[in-house]
Amino acid sequence: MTTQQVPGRRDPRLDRSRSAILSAAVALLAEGGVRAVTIEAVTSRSGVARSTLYRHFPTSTELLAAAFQELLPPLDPPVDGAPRDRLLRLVLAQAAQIEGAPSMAALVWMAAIGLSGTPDEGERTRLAALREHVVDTYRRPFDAVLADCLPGDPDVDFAAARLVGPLLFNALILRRPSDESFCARLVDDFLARR
Amino acid sequence: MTTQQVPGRRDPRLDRSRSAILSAAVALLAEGGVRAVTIEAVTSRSGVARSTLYRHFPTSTELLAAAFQELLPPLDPPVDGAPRDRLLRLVLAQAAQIEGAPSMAALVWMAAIGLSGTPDEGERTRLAALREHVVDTYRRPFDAVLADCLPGDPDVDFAAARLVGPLLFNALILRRPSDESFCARLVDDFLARR
Amino acid sequence: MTTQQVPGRRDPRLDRSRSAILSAAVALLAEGGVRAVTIEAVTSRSGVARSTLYRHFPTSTELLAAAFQELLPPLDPPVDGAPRDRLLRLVLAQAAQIEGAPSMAALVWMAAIGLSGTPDEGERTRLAALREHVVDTYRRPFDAVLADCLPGDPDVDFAAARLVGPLLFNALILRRPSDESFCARLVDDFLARR
Amino acid sequence: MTTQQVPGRRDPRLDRSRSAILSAAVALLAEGGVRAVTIEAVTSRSGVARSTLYRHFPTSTELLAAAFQELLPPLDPPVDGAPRDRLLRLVLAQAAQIEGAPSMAALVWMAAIGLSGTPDEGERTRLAALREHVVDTYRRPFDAVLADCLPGDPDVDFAAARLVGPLLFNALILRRPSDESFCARLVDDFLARR
DNA sequence: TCTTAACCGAGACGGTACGTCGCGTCTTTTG
DNA sequence: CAAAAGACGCGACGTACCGTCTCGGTTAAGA
Repeated sequence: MTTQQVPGRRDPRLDRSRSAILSAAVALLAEGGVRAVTIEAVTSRSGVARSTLYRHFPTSTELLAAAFQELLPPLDPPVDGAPRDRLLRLVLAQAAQIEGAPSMAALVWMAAIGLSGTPDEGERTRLAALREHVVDTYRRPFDAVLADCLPGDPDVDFAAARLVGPLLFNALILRRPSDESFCARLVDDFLARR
Repeated sequence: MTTQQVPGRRDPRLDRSRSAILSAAVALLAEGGVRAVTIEAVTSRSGVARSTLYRHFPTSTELLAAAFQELLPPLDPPVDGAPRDRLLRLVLAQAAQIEGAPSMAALVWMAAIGLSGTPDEGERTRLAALREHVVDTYRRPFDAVLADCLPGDPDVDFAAARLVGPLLFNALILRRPSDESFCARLVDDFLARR
Repeated sequence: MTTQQVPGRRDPRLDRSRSAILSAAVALLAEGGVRAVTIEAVTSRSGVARSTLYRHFPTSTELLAAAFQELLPPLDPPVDGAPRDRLLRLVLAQAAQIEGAPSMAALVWMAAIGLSGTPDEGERTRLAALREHVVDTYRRPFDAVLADCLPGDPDVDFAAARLVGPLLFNALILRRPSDESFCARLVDDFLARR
Repeated sequence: MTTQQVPGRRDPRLDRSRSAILSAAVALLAEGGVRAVTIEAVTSRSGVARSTLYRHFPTSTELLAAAFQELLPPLDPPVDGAPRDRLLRLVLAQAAQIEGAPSMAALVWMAAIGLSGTPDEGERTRLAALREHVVDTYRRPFDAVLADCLPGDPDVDFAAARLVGPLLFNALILRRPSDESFCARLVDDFLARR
C-alpha cells in the first residue's frame, strides 16, 4: 500500500504560511495599530512572499479582519450568582473589553465596514459575514445570561442596545471609562423596566 | 477723513481658495466617501494648487475634519410641546441624523481619532479639539431640552449615554434603523427612572 | 536532457525597463540638455513607472551619469603613421569630441561631481567611481600612443595635462574651437621638450 | 539755497537691500555651495522680500553670478623679479585659486553657462557678458606679465591656454593639485618654445 | 513741511519636480 | 507545483522652490 494522502488532507505548507502571516499581522496590529498592518510589513516580517499572502487573503482588508478576530477574545458569560449580579458582571466585562486599545480599534474599524469606499461585491459580502460573526460572538453571552434573568421572550437586541449602547457612547463619544456605578445604574434601570 | 482700511482686513485670496478647497472636499466626501477625499482629487477638482491646499490644511486629516464639519448640520432643540414629546422628537432627530450616510461616516471617523496611528502632537491636539467641538455641538440641544424636562441637576452625559448610546449601537453594531417605537421606549424608560 | 535554464539568467524585465529608461534619458539629454533629463520626463517618455526607475537608478544623478556614458563614445587610438602624426590625430580627435555639445555638457557635469552639494556617502562613492571610469576611458588611447612615441617612462598624466588641458581651456574658458594649427603647435611643443 | 539732492542720487534703500541680498547669497554660497543659494534661503536669511529680490536680480542665475563675482578676488600680477620668476609666481597663484573650493565651483558653473537649458535671450546675453568680464579679469595679469616677458607680439590666449589649461586639467579631470614643480615645468617649457 | 510715490516685508498663489510608500499583478527560480 | 523573491505599473503622499501676484506699511523725494 502506498503512502497515499487522505483526499481531504491539505498541503501542510498552506497552514504554515497562513499562520506565519497571521501572527505577523497580529503582532503588527498590536504594536502599531491598523496603520502598521501593511502588506509589505507583513510579508517582510513573516518571511512569506507577497504572492503567497495574496493566495490566503485576497485583500489587505481581509487580512486585517482576520488579525482583529485573532485579537478579540470572546467573553465568557458569568454562570453563577443572582441574575442581577450575573448581568452586571457581564456588562462590566464588556465595558472593560471595549475600553482596551485593540477592541477600540477593532470596534471602529468594523463599524466602518461597508461605509462608502467601493470594494467589490465579493469582498463586501465576506466582510459583512465577518461582522455578523463577530457580533454574534458578542451577543451569545448576553443570550445566555438574559435567558436566565428574564422570563418569557427576551428581546436580546433591545437589551443589548440599552446595555451596551451606553458603553459605546462613553468609549467612542465621551472618551471616558464606564465605571462600576455607571454600569450598575444601567443594569438596574434595565431590570426595573422589565 | 482718509479712506483708511479696516485694520483686520485679510487677503481675500485666502478666503477664496479656502472655500474652493472645502467645497470640492465636501462634494467628494458626499459622492465617494472618505476614501474619495484625496489631496490629488481635491486639488484637481478645486483648481487650487497643491501647495495652497497644504497652506490651509497642514494635513489631509484636517481637511477631512473641516469637510465633515461642513456636512454635519447641528440639530435644533424642539422648543414647544410637553417635555416627553420634546425629548422624543430630539431623540428621533438624532437617530435620523446618525443613520444618514455622511453622519455615519463622520461618526466612525471621529471615533477613530486618536486611535494608534502616530500623528504628531500638534495635530493630535487640533483633532481632539475638533472632536470636543463636535460633541459639544450635539450635546447642546440635549442640554436645552433636559434642563426643561428634569428638575434639579440633570446629568446630561449620563442621559445622553442612555438615550444616544442605543442609537449608536443600532447604527454601528446591528446596522438597523432606530424606529419610532424604539425611541419611544428609550425615552419612556429614561423618564421613568428620573 | 532537460530544458534547464542557464543559472545566471536574470529576469528579462530588468533589462527591458532599464534600456527603456536609458534610451529615453539619452534622447532627452541630446534634445534638451541636462535640464531636460527630469525624472518625470523620463518616466512619461519611457512608459516606465516612477518606482521602477528608482529601482534602477537610486538618484537622478546616477541616471544622468548613465545617460552621459551612453552618449560619450571612447576614442580609438590611431595605430599607424609616424609617432608625431598619430599623436596629432589623437589630439585632434579629442578636441573634436570636447567641442561637441554632449561632451561639453558631460565634461562640465562631471567636473561638478563632488563639489559642495551634499549627496550621501554612497552616492558620492559611486559617482567618484564613475568619474574615474570615464577618465580612464579617455586616458587609455593616450597610454597607447604615448607608449609608442616616447621611449622610457612616459608620464601620461603630465602629458595629458599639457596636451588636453589647453583644449579644455579653449572650450570652457575661451569658447573657441581648437583648430588644426593650434593642436599642431601643442603637439610639437610637447615633443620638443621630451 | 536748498539742500537739493544731486540728480543722479539713488534711493539709498535700493543699495541697502541689494547688499543685504548679496551678502546673504555669498554666505550661503560659501557654506553650502551652489545648491544652497535658493531664492527662499536668500530672502529668509537677508530679511529681504521676495519681490525686492526679483527687482534686483530677475533670475536666480543672475543672483548666483553676482555672488560668485563677489567671491572671486582678481589676481595681482607680480611686478618685480626676473620674467621667468614673475610668470611662475602668477601661474602658482592661479593654480592656488583654481584649487580653492569657491573658485572650483565658480569655474564649473561658469563653464556651464550657455550649455543647452533654454534661458531667454536677454539672460543669455547678460550671462555671456558676465563670463567675458570674469575671463577678462583673469586675463589681465597675464597680459601684464607676458608683455614684459616676451618681446614682440605675445599671443596671450595661446599662452594662457598652454599655461592655465593644464591647471584646469589637473583640477577638473585628475582632481590633483598642481604643485610647484609641475608649474615650473609648465613655465619653462613655455618659455623654451617662445 | 507735507504729500505722494517708490520701495518694502510678508506671504498667498499656481506650478513643476521631487523622492517615498503602499498597493495588487506579474514573472522567474528554488525546494 | 507551492513558495520565495522581487520587478512592475500605478496612484497618492508631503516637501521644496520657483516666479508671479496682491496686500498694507514705511520712508525718502520733491512740491
